[in-house]
Amino acid sequence: MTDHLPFQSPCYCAELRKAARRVSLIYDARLRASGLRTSQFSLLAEIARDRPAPPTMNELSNYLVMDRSTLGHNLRPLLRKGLVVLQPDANDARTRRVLLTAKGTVKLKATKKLWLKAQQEYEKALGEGAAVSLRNTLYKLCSSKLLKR
Amino acid sequence: MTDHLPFQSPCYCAELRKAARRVSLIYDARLRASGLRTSQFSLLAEIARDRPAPPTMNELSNYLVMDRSTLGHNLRPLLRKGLVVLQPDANDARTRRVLLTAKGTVKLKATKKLWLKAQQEYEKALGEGAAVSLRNTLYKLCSSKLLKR
DNA sequence: CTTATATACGGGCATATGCCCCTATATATC
DNA sequence: GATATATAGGGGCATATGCCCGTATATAAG
Repeated sequence: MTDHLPFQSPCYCAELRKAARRVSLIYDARLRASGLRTSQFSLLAEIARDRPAPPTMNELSNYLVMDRSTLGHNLRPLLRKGLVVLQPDANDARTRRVLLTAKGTVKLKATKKLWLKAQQEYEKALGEGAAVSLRNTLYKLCSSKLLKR
Repeated sequence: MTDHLPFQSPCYCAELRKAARRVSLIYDARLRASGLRTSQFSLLAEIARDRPAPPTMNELSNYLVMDRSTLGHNLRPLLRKGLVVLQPDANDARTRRVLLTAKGTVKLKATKKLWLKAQQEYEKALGEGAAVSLRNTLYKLCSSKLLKR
């Protein structure tokens, strides 16, 4: 009855944030059984991604388009749960590398099944072509030099 | 040197959140002089939008695709700054309507100038056509019934 | 070698986001 | 009118996000 459609704001940023909130709800709901939120799942997945060496915090924050201190905060629950560990770098005492534990690897793998359901649900709502196309556009947006400062 | 491009995650949600973080940085930077963040500016703008009656908190949260309690939290700094006030509804004692104060109206108007610069910067980076097209896609995403639960 | 500068990260702060549960009020059922 | 159900919001909690500033370490300049 009093169910209101969201108004399309002229602000590009506002629409982006609204969409992020909406979509995060879906993914968080589907991941709930795992005890991980979307953000935590993405973080684990990025840490686990194939690389020559485990990522430093600085590298991770760049890959994730995330402030370094935000990354630090977001790692805390994962550290507490024993899913990741920090390891001082051998060559640079300032640097800490982030590693998945065995427990973290297992949790990540198990949660991927739930994540896939969310992905499929999203794809179904938008159509696969549109979904992939939107993801590409968003990636370009993140990489755009013009938007960096 | 160690400047890393973000990796395109297969996760639609992760890319959406990354883009939201990146773009929010730009808008927040441009709005900084106003003392408002993007989120607060959007909130004020939504409150000020032309409507038959000032919005209730419930309505506002629907328009903004935002949890009711999130809206409550986000209103707090604006209340403290005297930019908005809550007004009990005459017909329903449960309901509170959100109104801009005179101070809020002035602040909103002044901040729109800064916001416009951010908009233009964003448009320049993406191209106006692509920017508008993306915004339309994101709006559809928010409105999609399939994604609601 | 000493000093200046740059980089990596943490601590403290404020806001942003959403969940669960609770209370108050309104509406529907009987 | 009494009771059941639905709705509007708030309180408390945990995480998410980024800023500023400080400390430790590394690298560059002299």
